Amino acid sequence: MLPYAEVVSIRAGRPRASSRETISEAACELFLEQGYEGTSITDITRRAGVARSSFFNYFASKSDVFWSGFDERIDAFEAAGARVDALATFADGFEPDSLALAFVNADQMLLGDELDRESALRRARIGRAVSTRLRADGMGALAADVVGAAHGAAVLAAVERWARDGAGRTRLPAVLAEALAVLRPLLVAHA
Amino acid sequence: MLPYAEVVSIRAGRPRASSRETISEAACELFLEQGYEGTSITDITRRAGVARSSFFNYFASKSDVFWSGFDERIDAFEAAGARVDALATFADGFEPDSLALAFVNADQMLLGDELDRESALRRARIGRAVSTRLRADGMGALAADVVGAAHGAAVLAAVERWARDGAGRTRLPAVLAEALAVLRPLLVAHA
DNA sequence: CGGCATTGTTGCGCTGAGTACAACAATACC
DNA sequence: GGTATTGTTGTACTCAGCGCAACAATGCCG
Repeated sequence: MLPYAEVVSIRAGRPRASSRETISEAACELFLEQGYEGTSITDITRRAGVARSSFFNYFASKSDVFWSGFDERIDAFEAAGARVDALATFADGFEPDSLALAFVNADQMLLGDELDRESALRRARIGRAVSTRLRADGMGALAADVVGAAHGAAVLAAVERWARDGAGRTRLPAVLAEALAVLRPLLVAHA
Repeated sequence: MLPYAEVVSIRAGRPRASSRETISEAACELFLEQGYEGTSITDITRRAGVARSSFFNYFASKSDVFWSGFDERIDAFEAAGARVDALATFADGFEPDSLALAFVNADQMLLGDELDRESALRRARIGRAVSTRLRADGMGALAADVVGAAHGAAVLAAVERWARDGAGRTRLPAVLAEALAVLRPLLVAHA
């Protein structure tokens, strides 16, 4: 559950025999070979050489293979107060990872609506966080919901665009800044 | 699959022995009594007096009990071209239904994140439709995604607000108009 | 009246995600 | 060497959703 727990093994019991990376890589390989839906969790753990139960020691769900890193960023953003002008820093230190891989290879992985669905959940999570913050800062509930959701959409649109562009060819912070700039008129009007 | 098929039984084989309403009502009763998660599809069909398989003749999934009516509206909106200025008519003829019931009794139904998740999916669907339309009308992809998502959020925020206000005490078209008005500055700036 | 196509209903078996939990293994610390 | 801690595994389970073949009830047409 704890990120990087295998690195910070100061306090210890039995050391981890397998890593999050091992399972993640096995999963991505299989997704590319057989598609996402066509790959069961049993398939993944077989290739990784661990028991099926172990998968859930590392990931809360199948889709978590893609999203766990992103979700940690949302956690951090929320913990920091979900300030709108902090959203630009959401992109800092973002590395091409399994999520970017998924966006790029969505067709080959037969991801279909899966990415859309999971993206929608994150959009909404960021949107809710921003909305809560905006309401606390005095904005009306309805406007806060709408403006919040728009910011969530900006983040996801930027990440998707950045990933599809090759995750390295363009700089994510720049793309995100562009997406957030679209919303400037909203913040000005509803300040 | 066809809505109101039991009414338009001009062309016929075996007539429907049970109705969508019967199952929907049984489901909502049980959701109120035992919570959403605590109610299995078998529970629902037992109370409705039909076989488990029959549930899926009427609803594509458990959550569909809440959302099937709303989804049909999105279908119609998409079929009509997803024009932004047609969104205001999304609310026309909206009646308090099982979805409104869910919003109002979310606590008692122990809906938890369920409504959030499913709402997010519809937000995204509307957002994608609007975005596609905006791109076709010449808007840049990134801006279209963001502006589209914002409109999706406006619709869902309005419906939720209207439902929670008592679904009848306020007029949905008015609430929706208010939500859409929040986004006016965006359309003006990116026309 | 009697077959026939059509449509709805039911039962059954199955896959696969996700949960719960107890048994067991490997480490650090004392 | 014992003990607490932490990771790993096996097993059993619930439940959503899919597929499908058998069966039932209707209208139609001869």
